[in-house]
Amino acid sequence: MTDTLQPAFRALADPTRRAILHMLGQGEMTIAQVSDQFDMTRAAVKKHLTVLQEGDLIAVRTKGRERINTLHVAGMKPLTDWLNFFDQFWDEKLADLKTAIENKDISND
Amino acid sequence: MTDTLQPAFRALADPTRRAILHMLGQGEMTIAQVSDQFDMTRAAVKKHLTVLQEGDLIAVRTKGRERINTLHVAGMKPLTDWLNFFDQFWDEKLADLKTAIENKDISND
DNA sequence: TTGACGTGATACTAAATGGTTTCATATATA
DNA sequence: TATATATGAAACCATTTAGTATCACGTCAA
Repeated sequence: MTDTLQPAFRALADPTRRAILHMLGQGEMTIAQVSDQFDMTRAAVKKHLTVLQEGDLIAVRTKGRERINTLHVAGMKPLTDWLNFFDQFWDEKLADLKTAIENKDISND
Repeated sequence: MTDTLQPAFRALADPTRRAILHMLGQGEMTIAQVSDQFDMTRAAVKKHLTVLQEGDLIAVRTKGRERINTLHVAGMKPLTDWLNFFDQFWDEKLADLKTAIENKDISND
């Protein structure tokens, strides 16, 4: 069982990359446009974009000499799914209460 | 603006730690019990537990010489919140379609 | 065609990360 | 009390990571 969501979780572990995702929410951007927003070299930003791509969180297409990065929302679903698994543990006592209520057997058949 | 959810995202970036969280869903465990499940030293597992605690994803209480680790579901909320922000980008075209439909003005007043 | 521009790619560095081993300390238990 | 158990903590190591600088390459425009 290869951990298929490892690249995505890894991608989110860096604040710069999370910021990039937020930016791409505003619309697609070239590498140069993204790196204009950060106090680091374009090469560093490009590495971050590569990691985001590996995590399937952004889509990249080439347009002439430009490389356009787009938010890939679908790639986040595995992450939310993984997190939502833990919803069942949201206050076990509350769940017990719910069970108790259901067991009151209102019998609406 | 300090990145308050950095420790949590960092904690999730390691597969061992994600596995530990799943285990703790089954119930609370001591450090020894957790490390029994992995092919690494207890010291290594303890480090992972520390990172999880820093991410506010587990709660720890001491019982005699034992240290009991519990899943802390509440700590995951900031993460799901962050991810849910991107729900608004789920297929922009679909949103456009929705707008178009609404603009048909079915006028049910 | 000649630059200028946007990017790709490599080599390098410092720091963080995930692991180990070893030893100390506190708590049960015989 | 003596011993086994559960953990804490520090020193160490290899690898990964996030950043840099540098140079090569394709594309656009004058």
